[in-house]
Amino acid sequence: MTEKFPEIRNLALFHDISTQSFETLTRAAYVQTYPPSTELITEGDAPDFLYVVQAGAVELFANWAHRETSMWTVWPQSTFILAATVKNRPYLMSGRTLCKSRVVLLPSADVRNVFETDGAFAKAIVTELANGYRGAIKNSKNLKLRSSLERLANYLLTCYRQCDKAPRFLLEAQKSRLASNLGMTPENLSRALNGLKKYGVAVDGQSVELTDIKALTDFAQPSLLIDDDTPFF
Amino acid sequence: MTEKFPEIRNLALFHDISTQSFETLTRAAYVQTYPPSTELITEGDAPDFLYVVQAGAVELFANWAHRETSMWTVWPQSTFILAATVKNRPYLMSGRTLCKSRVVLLPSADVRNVFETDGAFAKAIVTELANGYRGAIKNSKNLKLRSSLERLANYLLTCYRQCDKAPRFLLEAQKSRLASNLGMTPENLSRALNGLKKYGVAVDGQSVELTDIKALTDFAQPSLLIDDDTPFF
DNA sequence: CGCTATGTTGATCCATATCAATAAGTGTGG
DNA sequence: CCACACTTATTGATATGGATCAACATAGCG
Repeated sequence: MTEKFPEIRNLALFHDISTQSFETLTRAAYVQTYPPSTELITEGDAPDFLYVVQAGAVELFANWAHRETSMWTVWPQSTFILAATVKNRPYLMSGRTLCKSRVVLLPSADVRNVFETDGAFAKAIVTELANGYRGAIKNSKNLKLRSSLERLANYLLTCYRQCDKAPRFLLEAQKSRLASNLGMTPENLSRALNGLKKYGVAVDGQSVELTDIKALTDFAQPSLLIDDDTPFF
Repeated sequence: MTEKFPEIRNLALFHDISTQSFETLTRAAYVQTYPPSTELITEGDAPDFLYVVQAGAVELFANWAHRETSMWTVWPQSTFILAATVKNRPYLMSGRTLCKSRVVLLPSADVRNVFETDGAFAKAIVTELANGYRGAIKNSKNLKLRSSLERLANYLLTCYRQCDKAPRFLLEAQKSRLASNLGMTPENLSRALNGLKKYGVAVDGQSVELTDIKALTDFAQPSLLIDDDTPFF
């Protein structure tokens, strides 16, 4: 039979599960397209759905005491808030669309059911969670061990590596959001970009050019044990 | 037959797995008692073992560029570095005994084998990883959204809740390590404890007394979405 | 007892936040 | 096509949280 949602069938999370499991998961699922700046989930809410971003982008952020910080951005063909879903615990982060986005919503009760019955699904979830967990640890290390200038330098080098080492690339997002992701203010980001000029960082609008990778690398001291394979964006 | 390691059999991670799986896991496992300040694992190393702390305590910490930060402490009847083990990726943290400690070492290859074949084990791993993941997210929020004074105040309130709301309790560990866990220097912790006097925090050595829970709570604004059920220690 | 660890206090410095003003886009409607 | 508003980024001035360096105190401990 033809399965619904063939696009997400190929995600690592769903690739190896049985047809029946996939059927169960997607039976009550639906696809929705949201305009920009739509809040999809709010921290503290019960996890009604597991989300899969198919197109667009979703920013995960958190609030406390009238402060807000951006945690990271989910790009297409990734899920988010898997941990809350399987544990059936409140979301720890809120999520809003950055641009018009198409999203699949899978009822979390179904996710937990299939998780209980389909070993392949449990295994895929382990992989996904372990990756996320390690990413979160790396993020804490980044925050605790580095200054904001060092975090920025390493972020730029991560982008550089992501672009197949092209010395020129575009910043993926608004600078204010980048600043929040890196744990600094927009003003500080602006000054920090200037401060990296001496290591061959030239910025013009969204465009970044790294003219002295060696100098920047010497300064940034990137580490496989901190710098994620994927940047925030 | 009598199983080896009956103590760890009751851990959530091993409780529901088959006898055969448990046998496989523990066949090549061994128990070791280490003196204080022994480095058990070093970040960057391949994950040869999954560790279970049976007695004592193990501090997980991380280094970068000659800096060091304490991430958290593992207390008895818990495992550590599960994510590295199942993903077969390098440890992201180092671990050292804080005091004389008894530790079980389970060869990670066996852990991954059983994970592949025993669905109950995969499910238990999911629970463990999801908890750890959410804890790490909370940690990042704590660091990014709060000042060091606020982190300390919330830490004290977490201890208070852990002690069944006894207004008097002992700090679990060396203050310098507490400071590192909270992302601050020992000097700053010392001053911060003084700064909390006005909210009824009285410290004498390791002993803490909270004389005005309401004032401290008003200041700290604890949140279920940040403050873990378990403190670092 | 000293000796060494650990914690405290004081003085100072620095990174980063905050507040305020300006500039540079970006889109809208006339 | 331009004027205008509105958002976002930059720059400057200043404030402050927290780090650093140094001296001293205290507490375990051999």
